[in-house]
Amino acid sequence: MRPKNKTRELIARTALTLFVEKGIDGATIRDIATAAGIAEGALYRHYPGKDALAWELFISNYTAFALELHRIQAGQATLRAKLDAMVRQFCAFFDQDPVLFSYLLLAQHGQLQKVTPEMPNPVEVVREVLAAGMDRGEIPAGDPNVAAAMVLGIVLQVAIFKIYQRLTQSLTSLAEVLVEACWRVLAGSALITS
Amino acid sequence: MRPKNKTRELIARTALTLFVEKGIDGATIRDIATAAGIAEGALYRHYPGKDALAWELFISNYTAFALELHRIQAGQATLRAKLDAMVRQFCAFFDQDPVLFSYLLLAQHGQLQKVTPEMPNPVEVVREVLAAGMDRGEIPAGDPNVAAAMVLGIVLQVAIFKIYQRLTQSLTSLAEVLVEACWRVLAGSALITS
DNA sequence: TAAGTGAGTGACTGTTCACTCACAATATAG
DNA sequence: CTATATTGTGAGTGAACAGTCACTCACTTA
Repeated sequence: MRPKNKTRELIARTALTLFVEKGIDGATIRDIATAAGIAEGALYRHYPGKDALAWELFISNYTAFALELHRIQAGQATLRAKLDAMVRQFCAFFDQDPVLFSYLLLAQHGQLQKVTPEMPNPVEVVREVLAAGMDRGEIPAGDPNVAAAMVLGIVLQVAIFKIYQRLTQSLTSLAEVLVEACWRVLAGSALITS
Repeated sequence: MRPKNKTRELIARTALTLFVEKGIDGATIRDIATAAGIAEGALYRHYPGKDALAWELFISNYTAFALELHRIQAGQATLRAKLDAMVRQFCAFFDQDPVLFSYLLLAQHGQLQKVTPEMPNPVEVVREVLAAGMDRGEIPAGDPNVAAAMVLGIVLQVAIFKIYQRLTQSLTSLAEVLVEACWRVLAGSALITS
């Protein structure tokens, strides 16, 4: 018989891998239990259910992150300043915890709504900020959903670069690069120049 | 009673929206039928099943596209030349059919394997090309899955820009921009410079 | 008017899922 | 060593799913 905490960690690691690989809906409890080498019932000794497992893996660690994004959104700053603050927030958390990448990926794929309908979703927070900026004429009007997907996409893209270990700059300069990239695209100029 | 073709088109349009929104697994037949304002059974008068519906929406139109990617992959050219040819292929199809974007999104999320286990998948084709390039020392070694996600990500990113109507250049120059972006990142230099 | 057609219906099927529970195996305390 | 508590097991359960089928009915044809 394994110690309680060891099994719990085993489940968490296995579930994280499978959730990222197959999505939260795609990975079944049986998949996770089999991959971890335990019976289904054993999983329920450690987690009350699948949603709670996903919640602990993806959400609980990011409550502070999501609330900070929400705080920035609710402020009186210009869109440019908000974007700057938000992207720096993303970068600070990427540095602390690589799992944030998986969290944002699943958020972008709309997989977190069921798990946390009440929490501020990063995708929605960014969309709100951009929609407000459009209303105030700070950026050209357009579909806020598409604009939000674009901004999150750039952030995630650079996170992938980081995983690929091709970017060696400090995260401070990375944040500046991201802000500049988001802003240039939103302001109407091309992002990538050859 | 609606004419047969009208209903079929109605189902196709509704299903496409829901598949992109919720994923192929996430959108149920009942969802689609309800959203289209018909009964479940009526759907099966027009399509033999859910997989066949997804196949027609996402795959059948892209057989030529996927086979062309596969042909480029199997050739003897350098990685640089293959990347160039592939990205131009993506751009040519983005121009022809905006649904390609949804198709690639679902491919990236691993939702097409069940529908077409036998077809060459764009994500896998790109991964194979990059893995071969790593083996031959044309680019730095790394996880081919991450590298493929990165390249596809850049392509999709520019497709989003296009949707957002911030890029007005012709697709020919867009292709050049994409090739350059993919190549610079893979070769080890930063993509975005401020 | 009468007979034929086929799109549309919704209760039904078997399957898969998350989750439960009676029980077994093992650890720990007295 | 025995008694109790804790952890692990996997068959069982109901809900939700994709897919089926006997039937309806608006419409066409004779």
